[in-house]
Amino acid sequence: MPEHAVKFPGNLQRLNTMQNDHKDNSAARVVGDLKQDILQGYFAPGEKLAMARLKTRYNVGVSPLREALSQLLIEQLVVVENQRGFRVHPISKEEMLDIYQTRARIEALCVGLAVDQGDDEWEARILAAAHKMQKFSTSMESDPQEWERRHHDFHSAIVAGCHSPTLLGVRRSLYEKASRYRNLWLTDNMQQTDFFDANRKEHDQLIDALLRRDRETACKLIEHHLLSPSKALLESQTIPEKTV
Amino acid sequence: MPEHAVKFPGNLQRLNTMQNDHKDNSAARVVGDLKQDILQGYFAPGEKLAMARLKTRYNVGVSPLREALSQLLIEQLVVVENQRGFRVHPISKEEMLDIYQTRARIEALCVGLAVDQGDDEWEARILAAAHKMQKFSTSMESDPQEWERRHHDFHSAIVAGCHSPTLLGVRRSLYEKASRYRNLWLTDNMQQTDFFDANRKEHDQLIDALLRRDRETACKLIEHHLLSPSKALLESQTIPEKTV
DNA sequence: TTTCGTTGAAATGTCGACATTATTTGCTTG
DNA sequence: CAAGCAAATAATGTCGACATTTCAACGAAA
Repeated sequence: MPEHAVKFPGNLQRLNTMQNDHKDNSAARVVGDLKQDILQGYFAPGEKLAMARLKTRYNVGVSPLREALSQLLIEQLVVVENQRGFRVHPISKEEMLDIYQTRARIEALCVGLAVDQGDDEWEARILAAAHKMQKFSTSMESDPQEWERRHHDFHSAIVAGCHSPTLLGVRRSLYEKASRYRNLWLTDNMQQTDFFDANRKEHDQLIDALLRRDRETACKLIEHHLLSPSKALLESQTIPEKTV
Repeated sequence: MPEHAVKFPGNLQRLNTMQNDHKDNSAARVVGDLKQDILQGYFAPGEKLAMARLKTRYNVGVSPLREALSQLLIEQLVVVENQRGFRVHPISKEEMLDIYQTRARIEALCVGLAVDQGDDEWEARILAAAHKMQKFSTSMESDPQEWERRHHDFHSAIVAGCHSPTLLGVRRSLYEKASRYRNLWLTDNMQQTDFFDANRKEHDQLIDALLRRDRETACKLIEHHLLSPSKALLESQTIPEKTV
């Protein structure tokens, strides 16, 4: 009943969820849904995840729930206290900065490798993804979910060129952790036309560097590109300095 | 009853396990023990993890077991098949190379940051750890477990200088994944005096570069240092080329 | 009167037993 | 010998017993 409005975009997890609906066990489905709810802020950072509430929300028993929570525990999206149940992993500017900086460095690593290893197919996919993102830049405010999806696809197309599943797995994990903060920022202030203009310019520069195989410049650009939201987030009043 | 001999060293997980024995829930204890058993090869790659067997081995019911397995699922140490239970994550030279290369790059990233940010305390801890490792180099064959521990402490002391919990978490995860292969290699051929001589020389060079704050050299050295085991592992007969 | 500590009851999490469902094995029959 | 059906085997999910925590009410001391 207390169905909070799901405010903002997320990632492509929803797609997985859809697939999981019929196959797999119910724990896997809950993992996807619960992850969504945490990343998008339905459950606030630090909030208690009472079993009774989760049970009604996802229509499952405690066993699948505990399995799902156990997985999110490793991904550091929830924390568990001795016998006091689960809570959403708390947030802090300290952790936010660490995640964003690490993510920027990892992404730069991916981009560097991709520049060295990427082939024609790689270039083609980047341009295709960039085009789809470009086409949607006007409808950004009407459907932020779809825009975020295309934006994500664009960056994924770039790093895919590194051909390292392990490294890409690390990257995905960091992206998810960061998306909690990003969604928080989007709820804070949505109308950021100037920001998105700068964003688009950076994309153009990045594509240029990639196609020129200018590794140095590409890495610098992507690192700056991923770091800029963290600067805005530092001003946020809703994020505590350190973990409470 | 079928108590296989625990063959080889591992990491510091055992310490955690000890602490967890009295506090925490039983799932947390099983996670530590089961991880040990997988990393050290008690359970072979690809082997089926039958609930009945695990139940008797760890003296717990199925609920904590499923929780533990769920966590190792995210860490990619086990895999789950639709309704057919869990297996140990299979190994392959392909994955081995990917893990080792990624790990080397991440470690180089940590070292680079540590060189920039490390202070006197950092230098002191490195020298202390190096000394303890040095002192044990003769007893290496008698107690490989303890030697591995000191070796690990040494490298940990170096990367600790980067002061990034997130990045260090990524590093630890990759270290654990790699240790499965490393243990496999150690069982294959234990007497590798020449290898360890080269190893020690690399350590000395590394320390020298670190104290000189020669970032470039330190990163190159550590990357090469972590990559060399993978070259030996490529020759192994026991690891399949690709996942079966 | 207010504040702090204690105690008891209610709530919540943990874990194992049982039931359900899916898969595999083995036997029978064409 | 192959195909299909039946029994077993094994994993998944629900439920309930037990243990721990939380909260509130009560009482004593300042």
